Amino acid sequence: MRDNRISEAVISRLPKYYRYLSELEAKGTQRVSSSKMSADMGLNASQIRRDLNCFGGFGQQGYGYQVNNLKNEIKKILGIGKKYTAVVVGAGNIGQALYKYTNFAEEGYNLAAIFDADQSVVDKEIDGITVRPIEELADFVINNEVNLGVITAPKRHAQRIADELVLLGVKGIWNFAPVDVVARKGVCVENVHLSDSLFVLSYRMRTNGED
Amino acid sequence: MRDNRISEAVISRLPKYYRYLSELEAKGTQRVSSSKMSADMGLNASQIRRDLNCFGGFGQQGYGYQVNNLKNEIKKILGIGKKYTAVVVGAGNIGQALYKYTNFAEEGYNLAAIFDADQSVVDKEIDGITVRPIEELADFVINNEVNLGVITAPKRHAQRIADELVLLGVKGIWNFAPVDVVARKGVCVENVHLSDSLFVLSYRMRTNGED
DNA sequence: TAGATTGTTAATCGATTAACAATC
DNA sequence: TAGATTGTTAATCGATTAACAATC
Repeated sequence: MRDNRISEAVISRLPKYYRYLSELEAKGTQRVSSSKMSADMGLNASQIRRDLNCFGGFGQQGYGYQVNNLKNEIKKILGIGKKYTAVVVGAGNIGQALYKYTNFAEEGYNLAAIFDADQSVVDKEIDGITVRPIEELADFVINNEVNLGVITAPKRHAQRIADELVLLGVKGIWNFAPVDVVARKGVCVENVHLSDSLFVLSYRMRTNGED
Repeated sequence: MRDNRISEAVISRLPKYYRYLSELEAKGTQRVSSSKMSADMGLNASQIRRDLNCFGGFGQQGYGYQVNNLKNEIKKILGIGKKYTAVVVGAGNIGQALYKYTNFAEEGYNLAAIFDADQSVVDKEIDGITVRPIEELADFVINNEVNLGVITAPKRHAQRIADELVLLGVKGIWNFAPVDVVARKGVCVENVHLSDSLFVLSYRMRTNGED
């Protein structure tokens, strides 16, 4: 049943399914129907069945979906649990926060080191690990088979850092600088723009009700 | 020209226009056409003109758009520059990072205080300001006319905190806990799921090229 | 005026939803 | 078997893109 092209819209809903099913699993729920999911998640039941069928027929007519099984299928689809080795470039507020955040490690995303160009933060201890000088980035990426780069540096350096990381062989860039970083075909980029989401919130607060 | 209902898709592109126009303005560029914007931003020129026309006729035939003027219009539309007073609830990694991040303050979003329920972090200094005990939240929100709540607490507390903030009168919730917080009509919610974006990245890295 | 580029309508495309036959 | 619910096709809806008349 695997379609050859999955739309962005479908992909962006997968993490939400994964979160929901993890909750159900934690509660010990065995089975779930698309109509139950629909009611709980506020998505159309047809859409849920259609989304899931992009990747395979995980359900059973007259029964629904096995919670644990479906969760694990989506986990596999998303590539969660595969081992990723990442570096964080930029030891500012967000960089440090992500680096210290342990939930990612639990899902298999190992943030192995954090780098900065600013000598005044280099060698500063964060949770027992030291901020490394940017000069060591290349060696570290190569020696540790790093495949994922997290960019938390200032905007003006973001693209240059991305280019270097790509050159060093990383296959994914998770960028937090407020600029759309680009990379050559074959390297995946996710731009996370926190302020964009704040602006959308502020738009809604301003226009609430009317408009 | 103001349409009565602006789609989510259009709204989500506004911050990107704002970022782009700010760059142009910083470079001293006076005017820009939709085709130039299209080339630079990777969006269709028709779409850009249509998006902008949801809010008014900002351009001029044969000329294009005045960069500075258009930027300011979008700024107004997004409600940037209005004064918002926010509290951060949850002084973990992400909470501290957002609280310390000064860019928001520059745009008019004043993160006035940070709270936590955990006694071991309360009274800890962060950039000269102290983490306040959660017990003081209600008084602070009321006395300082806080209209925006930032939730960076653990998942299991997120909805309860949101409910309390709403009860105290905030008009917007910016939630970073990995759960979709809901609020009554009239209160706006933006759920930022960092791990969702990491999962989408990891999906792309896994399926790159094929699928 | 001629050239350029918007604002806007019409055409296309894709995503969502409804409906239902298949089947557990 | 009867009831429930999926998988999937068909219908609808909305968003994107193309085209072009309006106009600076």
